[in-house]
Amino acid sequence: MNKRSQFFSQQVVQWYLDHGRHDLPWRKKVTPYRIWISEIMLQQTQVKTVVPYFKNFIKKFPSQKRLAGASEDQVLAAWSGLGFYRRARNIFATKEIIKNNYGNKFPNQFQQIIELPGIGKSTAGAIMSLAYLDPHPILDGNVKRVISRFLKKELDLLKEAELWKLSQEMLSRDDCFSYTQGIMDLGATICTPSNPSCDECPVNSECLSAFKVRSIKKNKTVSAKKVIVMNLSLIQTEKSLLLVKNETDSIWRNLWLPFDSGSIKNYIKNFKLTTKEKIKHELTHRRLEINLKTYSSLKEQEIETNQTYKWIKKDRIEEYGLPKPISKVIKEL
DNA sequence: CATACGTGGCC
DNA sequence: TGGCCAAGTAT
Repeated sequence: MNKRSQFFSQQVVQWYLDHGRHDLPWRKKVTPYRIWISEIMLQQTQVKTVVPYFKNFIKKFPSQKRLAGASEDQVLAAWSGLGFYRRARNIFATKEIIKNNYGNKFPNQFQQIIELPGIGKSTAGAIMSLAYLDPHPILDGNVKRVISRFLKKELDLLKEAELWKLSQEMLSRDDCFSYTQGIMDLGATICTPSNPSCDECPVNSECLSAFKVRSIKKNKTVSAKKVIVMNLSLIQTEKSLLLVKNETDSIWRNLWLPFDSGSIKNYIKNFKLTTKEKIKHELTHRRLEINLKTYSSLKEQEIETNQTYKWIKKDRIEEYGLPKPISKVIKEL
């Protein structure tokens, strides 16, 4: 085992140095702050999707100090369209902790880092290895797949604790930065879930699955998607939009949405109905159907409600966090 | 331990 | 087309 893991880590490091994606923006300039933001963005999200969001976020908030004064709305606005918005709320919460407890300097101890909201064992490990060059294992989809294939283990039979142990054993102590980046690049570009490019793989000669890779996923029982129906009314004047902050503890929490049609029905007579449409939006576990009515109003009418609402100037809409289907509709107005 | 949480891409 | 998957975490 020792020899195999040594071979594996050495090969991965060398492959990263020769063939890794060194041009990714969070690799060109490395700081704990940039590693943190990139690692959060990359949770369950592909590199290609993250790159433009990372560049935009860093442009708006170049450093820990420059993020310190941001509002949660501003952070959510920078996250608009990226999904899993809890990550953005956790970035806001974490930067508040770093401002109050760490003098706006990202902590450098594993135990401190893992206690920050939105940072679990794998992200904390990645930050330690990448930002502080202190070897800590990670365990994401890439590592699970690459290592279990290399050792020809049935992924579904491996328990989480065993996978962590394997990840720890394989980890290069000499160059944890290149190793950690390398195993993720390897999983994303060579040892892909389907149709892996085994002939380009640096550990091919010792891989127990090489040339006979097959899906090692068992069929999971998938329950039918629940359909969630939302009835929303988008009210606009010539220059502004009436939006309400979604403070329910569910999807799109703290993002801005059109009013629920029911909660604004007493005012509808003041507005002129312009369009009706049904928007279908597929999520992993849900199927959303948004019945959207669009109304025009002559003035920015005050609404009696205990919800947080705002008439938002159309030219300042980018300062607010909006879910994808809503920002799409607004762009097309 | 199963489920919620977004969105885009692939086959 | 619909299901699966992607640098996971929180509950």
